[in-house]
Amino acid sequence: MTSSATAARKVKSAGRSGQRASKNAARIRDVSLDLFAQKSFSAVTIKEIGQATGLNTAMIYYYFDDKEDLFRDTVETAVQRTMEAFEARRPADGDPEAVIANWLETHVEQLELIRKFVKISVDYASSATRVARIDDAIKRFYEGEHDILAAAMSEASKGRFSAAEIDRMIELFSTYLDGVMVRSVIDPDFDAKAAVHSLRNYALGLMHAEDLDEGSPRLR
Amino acid sequence: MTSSATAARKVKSAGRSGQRASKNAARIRDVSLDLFAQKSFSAVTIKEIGQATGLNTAMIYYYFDDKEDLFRDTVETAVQRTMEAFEARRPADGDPEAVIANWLETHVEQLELIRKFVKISVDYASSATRVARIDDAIKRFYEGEHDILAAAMSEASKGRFSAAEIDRMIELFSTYLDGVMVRSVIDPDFDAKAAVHSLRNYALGLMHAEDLDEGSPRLR
DNA sequence: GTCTATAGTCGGATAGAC
DNA sequence: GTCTATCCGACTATAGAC
Repeated sequence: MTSSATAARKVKSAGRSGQRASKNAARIRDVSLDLFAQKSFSAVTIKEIGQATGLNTAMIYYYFDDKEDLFRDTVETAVQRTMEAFEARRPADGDPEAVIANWLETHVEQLELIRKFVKISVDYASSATRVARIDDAIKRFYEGEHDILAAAMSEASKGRFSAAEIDRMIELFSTYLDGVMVRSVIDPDFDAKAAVHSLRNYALGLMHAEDLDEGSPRLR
Repeated sequence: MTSSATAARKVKSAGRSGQRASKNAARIRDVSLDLFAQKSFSAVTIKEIGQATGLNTAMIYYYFDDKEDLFRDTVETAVQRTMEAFEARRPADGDPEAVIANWLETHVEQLELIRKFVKISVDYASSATRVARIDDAIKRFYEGEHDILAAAMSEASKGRFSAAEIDRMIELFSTYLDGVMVRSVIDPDFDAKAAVHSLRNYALGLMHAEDLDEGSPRLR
């Protein structure tokens, strides 16, 4: 990963929107997401991506500047798809509890996708190179999660919880969800769906609690 | 990572015990743990390890068969050190709540070490190659955690919780702890210590709960 | 847009002198 | 035990024909 911040796109396919996406580019994107999630940046070879897509290796350089550019595109794609999946199943009415449940159900429905995203984020975070657009994409995911949940929890609890309390609860949920994702990477037998549902029940139960100091055991 | 299950040790340094450890081997081990935790198996180069240890690259092959052998040794070392750290602070008397608190405090005290272990496990789990001794080491960690907590929780709750209920609680704790570790990899500002302490309070509170069906929100 | 061929580089691993 | 020199393979990336 060489850091050339000024990597001008070689060809069309207009950034992250605009998507004149030549079907081939889409194939490369899909395959890259799978491979980068499975095997770490340096373990994935361009030849491998070529084989998996059925495209000549040179074609990859036709659509992307270099391996890093492709990696960046992959991360951005993963975040975008997750948020789209959430929006696609967002209920029409504004029921805040439904919004919370929806975010968690998105994790069940898009388990594969989010697992890939978390896995790639871990790899990237512990690599030496920083790429602004990748940092932004990762931030977009976690801040998106925060904003969705904060708005819903604030509305659902109608002032019973302070903003600070809500922030702490969200950090907790978010941490647990990350745990679910890694754990299902490490242990194939792990029941991620059940783990997310536990959290959903807990979260919805919390929304009905009078306040956070009832004395019964609670994460905080 | 080529899989040669029958990799006979080239030189002495007797497995994982016996430790006639030639100081150099120890240096290599330490540096490797850092690097493999930072950079994924294939991103770490032997030359890099040489530079970081101040040893000639050929020396690494004097002490270890090949890169994979060194990696395996690294994982085994991490697990062993974690368990040793836990045992070192284990209280003399058999108070079960102190045992639970001790396991969690070990995570605070040895945050770096366990974070490295989890990071390496994630990398390894999602690589193609399986190495029996690495699988065993990872299993040893999670089963060790399970056994420590199961015994303590069983004793602390004196039959109020069934074995199945205890297993579910442990899976939950364990998942959350994994979440804490990844999150502190992804986000350097994450307060891992506070997150572990939240869990400790929650866990000890649970041990004092009459049963698991009090109606108040609880993860299960 | 697609493919072949290849330049250029780097990393793992060993042989063998000291 | 330690170091130099080096072989071999693999990978990124490009030039250029079609």
